[in-house]
Amino acid sequence: MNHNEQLKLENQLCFSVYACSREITKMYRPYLDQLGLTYPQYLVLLVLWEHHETTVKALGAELYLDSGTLTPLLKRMEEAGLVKRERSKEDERKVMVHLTTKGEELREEASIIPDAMAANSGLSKEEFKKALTGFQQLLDHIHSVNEK
Amino acid sequence: MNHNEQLKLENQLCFSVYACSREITKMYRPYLDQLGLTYPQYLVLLVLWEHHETTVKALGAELYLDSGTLTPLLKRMEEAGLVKRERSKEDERKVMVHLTTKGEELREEASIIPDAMAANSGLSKEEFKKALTGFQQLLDHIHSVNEK
DNA sequence: GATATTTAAGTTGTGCACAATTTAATTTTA
DNA sequence: TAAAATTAAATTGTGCACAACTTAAATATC
Repeated sequence: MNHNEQLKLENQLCFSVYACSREITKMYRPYLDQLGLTYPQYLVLLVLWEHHETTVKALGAELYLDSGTLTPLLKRMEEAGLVKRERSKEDERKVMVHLTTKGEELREEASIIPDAMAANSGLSKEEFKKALTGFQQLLDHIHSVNEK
Repeated sequence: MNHNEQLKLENQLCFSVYACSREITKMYRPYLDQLGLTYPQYLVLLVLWEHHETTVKALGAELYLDSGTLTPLLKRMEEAGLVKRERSKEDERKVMVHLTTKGEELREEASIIPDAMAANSGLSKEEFKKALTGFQQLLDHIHSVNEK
């Protein structure tokens, strides 16, 4: 591929991933609107439904987000009564984040989302799994390149 | 997969795409910083390097963005001397966007980016092409689902 | 040919992302 | 153990994204 072809939008992997990510988020929106959640807030809940309690730091490591993004986001979620934030007694640099009853209960309502989204994606179970694995590998690789 | 497994972060295709998109953008950043561009601004230039002149509407159709995003973005690019915006004489609802000499000249400097990024991605030529095709199909599909 | 509808861009307001900096607590090391 | 370095969150400022709305021009319909 020559330089001219390489600079065409249609040949950019970066763009197809970027556009795909935003279209996927749009696909979630009607479902998340019903729960009063944004997409990043939903991701935070996915982590908390699994671990129940975590720190801002650990949450950031899972979601590839920093405190600059998470602090205001978690404040909004606390405002909405979904999570509780409190300074750790053992290490006062850390802030513990855990679910409230309301946040815990949303799990039940959210449980239908994955099936609905998988169906909307138009991918078979095998394609879905293959795409997931491919992405996680690419993510790992690029993340390690970026760390350097 | 049961509901419990389905709600784990590690099984979300949406998350791996979302995180991948942001990590890819980070990979571009040092290169784009040198050109004084943000990632979406780079995408606008990719379109303009190909078409030279377009409208806000057409640009939005290519990039899946609306005027709410593009108008301020294009104003910043105009401020930076990269593009020129002017109302169409034939149809005064439309705003034509075209490159300035400076915007045109950036193409040369940007021409090294695709090779550098492809190398950083760690994908072979075949893997890259396969991933690109897979994504474009997924993007098309989800976009058409979202339209309804 | 006047009125209604549609279209294109811009505006307003909210919520991420993220770089850069600040503050405060903990750990290291001299 | 006092000083230096590191760590965790929070803060500040900029730039997207996008929903909802406004404005103005063009097209359709009556």
